[in-house]
Amino acid sequence: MTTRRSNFLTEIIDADLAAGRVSRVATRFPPEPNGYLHVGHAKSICLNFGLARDYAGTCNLRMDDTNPVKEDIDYVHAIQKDVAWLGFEWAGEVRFASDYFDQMYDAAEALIRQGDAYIDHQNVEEIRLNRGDFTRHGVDSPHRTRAIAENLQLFQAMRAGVFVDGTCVLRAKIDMTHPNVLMRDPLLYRIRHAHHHRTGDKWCIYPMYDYAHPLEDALEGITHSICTLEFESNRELYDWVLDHTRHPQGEAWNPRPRQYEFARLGLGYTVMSKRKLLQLVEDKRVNGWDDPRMPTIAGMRRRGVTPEALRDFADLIGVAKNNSLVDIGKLEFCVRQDLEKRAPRAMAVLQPFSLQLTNWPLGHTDLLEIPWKNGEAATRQVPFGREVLIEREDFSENPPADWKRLSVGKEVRLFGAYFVRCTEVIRENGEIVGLLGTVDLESRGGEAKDGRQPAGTLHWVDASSSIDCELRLYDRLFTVEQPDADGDFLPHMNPDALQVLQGQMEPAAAALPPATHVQLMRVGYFYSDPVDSAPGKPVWNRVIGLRDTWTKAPGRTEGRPDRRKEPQEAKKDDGKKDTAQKKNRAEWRAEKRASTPELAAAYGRYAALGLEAEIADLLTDETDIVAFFDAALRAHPNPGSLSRWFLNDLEGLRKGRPLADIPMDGATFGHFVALLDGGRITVLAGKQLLAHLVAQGGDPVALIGTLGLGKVDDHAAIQAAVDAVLAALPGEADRFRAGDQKLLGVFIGAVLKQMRGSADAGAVRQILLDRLKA
RNA sequence: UCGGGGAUCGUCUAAUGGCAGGACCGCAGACUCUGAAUCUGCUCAUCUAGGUUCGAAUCCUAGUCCCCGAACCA
Repeated sequence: MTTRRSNFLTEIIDADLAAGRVSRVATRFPPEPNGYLHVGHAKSICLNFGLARDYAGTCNLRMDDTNPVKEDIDYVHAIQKDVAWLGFEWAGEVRFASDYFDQMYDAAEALIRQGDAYIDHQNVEEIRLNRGDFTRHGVDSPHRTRAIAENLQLFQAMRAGVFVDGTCVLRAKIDMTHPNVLMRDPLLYRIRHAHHHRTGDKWCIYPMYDYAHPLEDALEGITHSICTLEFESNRELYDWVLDHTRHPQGEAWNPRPRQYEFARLGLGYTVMSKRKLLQLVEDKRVNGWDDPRMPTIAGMRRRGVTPEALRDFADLIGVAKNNSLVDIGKLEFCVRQDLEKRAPRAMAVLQPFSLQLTNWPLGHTDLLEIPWKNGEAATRQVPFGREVLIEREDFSENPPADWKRLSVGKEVRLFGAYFVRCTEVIRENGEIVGLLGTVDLESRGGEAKDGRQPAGTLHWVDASSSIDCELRLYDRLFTVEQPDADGDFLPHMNPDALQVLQGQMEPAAAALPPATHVQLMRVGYFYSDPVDSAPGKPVWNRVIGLRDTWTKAPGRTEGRPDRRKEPQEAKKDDGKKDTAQKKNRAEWRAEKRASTPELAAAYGRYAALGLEAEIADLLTDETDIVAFFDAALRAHPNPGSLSRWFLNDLEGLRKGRPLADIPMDGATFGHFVALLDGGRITVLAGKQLLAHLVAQGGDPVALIGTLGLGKVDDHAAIQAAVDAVLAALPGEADRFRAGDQKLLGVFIGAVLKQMRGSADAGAVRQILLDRLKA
């Protein structure tokens, strides 16, 4: 893969590296060992390990085993196997969250000593009730003010096992009225008298994810802790934990890990939650975690999907923050693309159908040498005799006009063998049970002496030597694209997701060992089942069918729904205002003004200055905006341009930061706008200058000189720049003259860039148009 | 209802104020000892409405829609 993958995470890493926030990249893949990994995890694995590889960093494999009642050692082994199979190598040994239980405990005691955590004896219901919800604040626990010494003693008692499960918990002391519910005194530790797959019975208290995870990352020196979108709200708590704990040696965490979230993989026609996959396994609706119908890595591996295909798929779908539902056809594309390159070709018929060649010498068998793959040297022997078996659906009694296969009187080529012609159908009770035909004995190897070309080529096997084989055909596990969209997903299971056929295979292919890929010609890519195949009794899994542009199969699950949106219906505004509607922002501000005389006065003042109501409204959002704007007005009494630059540019640049935090005061802003109104600098230069003022402050007039932003009115200088740009872009100039108007922007941009924003865009545009006319 | 995210071809994803690009799918054709592969071409998108700007997917304002969050799960 030579393409450099880039996404919002690589941008963050690039910036971190450039700014020196980190000096190396350390990621981790942290599964909970409570189930098998699926293709969604594969995306995460490729991301985390891929980032580590691309930046010459490291990626740890860490089992997030903080809940002993759900986790199991068997899963640990399966996970390791899957990650390794995907082709990734983790740094050092496999890590376990449980390796850090001692440090986590110590950090918790430190939290208590700092007064940042307490033991709560409320029960589950009380805690839930007192946490409040989205509409109500929480209320403090009665135990929130317990003395530090008592908290410490209770926590030690918790650890010592004096309490039964559920007696009490350790909670962080944050804020029960916090708008983020996760920050309302989150639980840090709970009591669980349970056997842990690794620490055995050493512990009877276990840390919660939100407390454990940041510490695991920090202890391992992770720089970029990448997780899925549903953890966005948890990030605030992640940061709180790292802000309130220190390295065992006593320093603040360095590097300080940061959490970033990306969209998990949603894939059509399957389910991806571990809970649902576990249910399929436990209810025996599939044959285990590695059932080839499952979206698990183990299932896909057994089906015959390769690690390369899975990695290609991860690259193909990219990484972003959009909730997305990926078309399963993309996975199928990657699988086909990979297998097309690697799979040797062989022949088998799914539904054998007899063709007797009446002019073939009785008892004679011809051994043909056919290459395993076109253009490659290796061959295998393929017997050919008087009776061959072809695919039932390759014969039609009443073929359509463009039929390229067999029908009565028509000639086809049997791949790598002979031309045959069907002369007659054999019927039993009116049903066609076989065919009679003739062979062109001169066409051995598939070429006729006279050079004639039949319309089609079929796959086939020799009836007397072919081997019985079991062919397992897989289809999508569910019949609808989003089985878990609403309600129960089980009714949507595809009963035909597994179809078992008894077919006939050419001997050389049937002798291939288990875990071998082949393309069964004209049928699909197959993989000899690594578990159920036995010598002399081959079992083949169809990994994926060949792309089929011939058979349109209406009603099959292949159909892809068009998810095109209905054109949005224009909302009818019948003038009747819904009184239950929530307040919009303007109404909210109006209310605030009504209760703040200072804002109301400013609003009146601004309106009197001739500002539009909407502008005056926005400027009176907060009192510090008013103060800032008033100062600017005193420095430069032009409300119109002042308000435009404030609202359209400064508001974007400060990105929600309080005005007090930016190193530019209102008067300076006024002086800045005066520069623009006075024609000292251009709009483009103004934007650069403002960005500088917001970031670093300074004196606008002096900065014009330092940054070289002074406006150039010299017509000749602009003309020279225009000519230089046009000379550098001759092709574009021609295209523009040919009518491609969009390119004018490219020219203007290039000239402006060359003149570092010092030329007026309007003037540049005019000169450009003049020049291009010539 | 509160907080946090998100909205670009049918799907996934780029464009960081300057030519809306790529891939999948689909369609058409060429080629073919696989109706495969390969090759060529084509169809198809910036949530809406205002504003700023020479120029807006990108900046501002207002709205709409979608997702996540109220386990002693992760």
